[in-house]
Amino acid sequence: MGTELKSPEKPPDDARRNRLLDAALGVFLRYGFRKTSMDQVARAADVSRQGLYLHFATKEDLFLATLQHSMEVSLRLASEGLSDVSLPLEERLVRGFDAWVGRYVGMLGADARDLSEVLSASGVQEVATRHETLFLEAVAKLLRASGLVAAYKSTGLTARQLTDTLYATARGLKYSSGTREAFVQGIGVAIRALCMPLGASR
Amino acid sequence: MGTELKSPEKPPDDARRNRLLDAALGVFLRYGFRKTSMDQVARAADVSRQGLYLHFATKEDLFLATLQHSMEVSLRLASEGLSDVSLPLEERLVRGFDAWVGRYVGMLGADARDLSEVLSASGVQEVATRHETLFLEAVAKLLRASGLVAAYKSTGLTARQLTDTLYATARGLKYSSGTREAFVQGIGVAIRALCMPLGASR
DNA sequence: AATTGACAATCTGGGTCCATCTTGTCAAAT
DNA sequence: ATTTGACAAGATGGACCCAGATTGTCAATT
Repeated sequence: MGTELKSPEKPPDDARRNRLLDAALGVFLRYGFRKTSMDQVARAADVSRQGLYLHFATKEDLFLATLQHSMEVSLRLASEGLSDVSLPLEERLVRGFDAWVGRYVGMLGADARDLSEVLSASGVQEVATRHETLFLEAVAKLLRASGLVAAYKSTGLTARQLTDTLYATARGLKYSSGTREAFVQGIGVAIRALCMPLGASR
Repeated sequence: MGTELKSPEKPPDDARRNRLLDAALGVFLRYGFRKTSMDQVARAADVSRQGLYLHFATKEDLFLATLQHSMEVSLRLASEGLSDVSLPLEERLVRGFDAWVGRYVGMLGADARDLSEVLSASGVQEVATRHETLFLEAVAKLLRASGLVAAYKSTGLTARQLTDTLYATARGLKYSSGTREAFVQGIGVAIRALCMPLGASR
């Protein structure tokens, strides 16, 4: 019976927490886990170093929370893009893959190779693959619902196979694209090619 | 007017040289440039260490010759696959990409990251991109000749765009496929999807 | 032509020492 | 709730040395 309204999914004190996590993401992706210091993150988030410890007990805690938060944001953005019925199919797919993969293009530094090690040394790895599965299933679902899979019926290819192919393309573009714009460009071409059987309307 | 026949492109003493280069390729890809010793390569090629110096002045010479040879072999195999008119289009494309990309899946070790550094620090880098261009143009040419580009006419996509998309897919599969077989499987799916507009004829 | 044995010059990896940075915690102040 | 200042314990990185590996070359041998 308080006077405040609380969103059950998002406690209000998450505003600051999210700011910290967003700042941390950029630093971690650029410099990796070891070469990133709490002081560096604190300055990026414009808080004191001790302010970080007020929310995260250790550096590893901060890191894992950062990745988890990043994945949740990516999945949410991707889902929103994929399910935006006001957009044509191609655009929905582009936004989905841009949110899930393109977001990180150009953000990874050379020292960021230890991220996956720290990640796999914790239980968050499973969260990552679970979110990945959710994203891929959302894409496959959209491909089915849009009638695209039916259009590929003569090939016998499943929605999951088409999805995996598109995902492989996205991963390939991620490593060869210098900028996010180039990635969007590339995945857009791939998606247009894939969606051609539905007719190049407009 | 000797009694021997000489292929003008392949001097006969290349037999031994090629054996050395093939052996060297496997070692270099697995252990990288620095962590690979001439002794290691010599043992892999079943020759003495000094036997290597009889053909290659320095370790770097051997390395660059190895990469150049490897690219030439890949390009030759890929060209043979792409131009094999006895095969259906899909199979020709699969063989092309398998020769150009799949051949190396699973062969790269964790220490092989310094290969690109040494490569870019020499003039061979240009050879690599030139061969890559030749491969991609061969693919694009096949896509045009097969009528596939025409089938995509309504999308406005060019042969080069379709080719680049397929190449991005291949690169994505390269990093996620543990084995060459898995790669061939994946690129086969992608190619079947791409070739669908020509009809899933047998 | 290729091999073995041997060689000096050089490179590499391990080890130690030590100064510096970083982490995680605390009390006092706003 | 957050900040500043401060702190000990521990991690990190650079300088240095040294043993062993590696490179590139040679002469003698098949």
